[in-house]
Amino acid sequence: MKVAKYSRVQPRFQVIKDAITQAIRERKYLPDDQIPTEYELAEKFKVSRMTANRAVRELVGEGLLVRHQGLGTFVAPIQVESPLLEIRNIADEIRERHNVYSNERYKLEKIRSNKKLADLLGIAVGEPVFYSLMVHKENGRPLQFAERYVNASLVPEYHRQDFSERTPSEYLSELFPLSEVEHVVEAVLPSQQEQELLDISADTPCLLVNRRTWSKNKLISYARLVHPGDRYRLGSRSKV
Amino acid sequence: MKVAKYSRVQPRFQVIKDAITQAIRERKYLPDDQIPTEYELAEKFKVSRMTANRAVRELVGEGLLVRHQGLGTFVAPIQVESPLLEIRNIADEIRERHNVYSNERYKLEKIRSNKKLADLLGIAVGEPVFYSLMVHKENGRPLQFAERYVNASLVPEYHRQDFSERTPSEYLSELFPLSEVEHVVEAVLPSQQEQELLDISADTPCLLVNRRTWSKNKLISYARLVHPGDRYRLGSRSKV
DNA sequence: TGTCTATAATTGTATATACAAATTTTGGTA
DNA sequence: TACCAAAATTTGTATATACAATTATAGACA
Repeated sequence: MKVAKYSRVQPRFQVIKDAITQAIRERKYLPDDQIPTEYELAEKFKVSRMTANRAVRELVGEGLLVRHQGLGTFVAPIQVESPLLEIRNIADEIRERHNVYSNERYKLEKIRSNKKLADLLGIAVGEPVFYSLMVHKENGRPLQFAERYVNASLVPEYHRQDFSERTPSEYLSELFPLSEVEHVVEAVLPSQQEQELLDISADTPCLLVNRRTWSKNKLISYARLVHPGDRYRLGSRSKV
Repeated sequence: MKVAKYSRVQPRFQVIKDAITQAIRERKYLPDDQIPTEYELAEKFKVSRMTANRAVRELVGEGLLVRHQGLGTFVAPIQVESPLLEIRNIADEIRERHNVYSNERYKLEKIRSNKKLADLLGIAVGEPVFYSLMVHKENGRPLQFAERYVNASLVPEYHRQDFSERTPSEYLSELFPLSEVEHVVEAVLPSQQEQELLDISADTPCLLVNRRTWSKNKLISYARLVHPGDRYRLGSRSKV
């Protein structure tokens, strides 16, 4: 039998990956903490920068770290993504229940994206974005607080729309056939504004649905949808 | 504003990834087909072998290709996909994040169904049901409060299980291949018991996932899963 | 024919080097 | 002070090179 001249127990980049992973597990690095730069890792582990780069790049691919060019590498914020449900347009949903759909528009303006918004919409900081705030009602009762941010360069006419007949998502889906959608669901307590517009108390838990939609690989919009937990549930049933 | 001297529309390795991905989507390469070697890709796309290597390596990481040293690179065999809804158990999910999974069992007993339970499980009132209460932890931190009700006449050995190695859902899915699953998600405030076992305060909003599973039209179990809203989110992203 | 061996083909890992791009910091100037 | 430009820092990509490890194959030989 042929025997290896020598055998590394593990690839060197794997040693670095394991060390970082373990440090995160042991809470030596907390979410959002910055970890050493590639040059520092290379020096510490006596490898070339490219090897350190590979270790970090793979951990990014596995969702453990995030990187920002020019800034550094950070432990990924707490994130749990267990694929789940399908969620539909609120107006359709209400009408399907044979109830009366209505809405109220509170804001519709052009703003400039900050860092967080730029990340969510995949655009540069300072790029123009349309912001709308509406409340959707079932039989006159608030059911959804809907903030929406739309890439203004892709949908220049967004702010000219009325939205009393057609909801923003209906308008957008006509212009841009939906090709991909992402949902992230959280449980939160409502802000002051949300309490008022949804007519709920401060201690009413709410479902927060973060929805992003793509059309042919273009990220069109990000919506932040808040539902009173005592009036709304999300459901799905499917064959496997 | 500073303008780039030049800007590659896309990294070169991405071009290769896209080309391979597209060829697979268009069925030009079928599952288990061999694809060009790194040297061939390098030549075809006019890049160095390392760049081709990166493209292929990333596609392996994404599950699209498999490689065998000395042999070559092949389109991954057909993989089971459930695009709409993936049933994940919490243990797999945690391990996939490179974290430590553990659990604690608090109860495992046989009870008789009341009206509500009988409805949920599709059985008669008074029928025997197994009830288990566990807390699942990520790195020692409680992440899921899990109550489960199981049709005792279908799973008579449920209460004899240990569940420290294998979670209830892992045990059940071995006995009864999953054919259908229902999820209903709500936002709630935690009960006294949930507060204690999850180590959260009374005003921490929680995600409540109600999950029912069927196997060949038999309703096997109903699970009530409570997650601290500040530690857990549900996500899905899918092509339409 | 059967078996062993050397070789070829292919992927796996590691390094040094170079330049590009994004972000923050620093410092100068009005 | 406010603003702008340059520099420093850090990540992102690309290349050429080298050697290791795995597998199949061709050829030698008994």
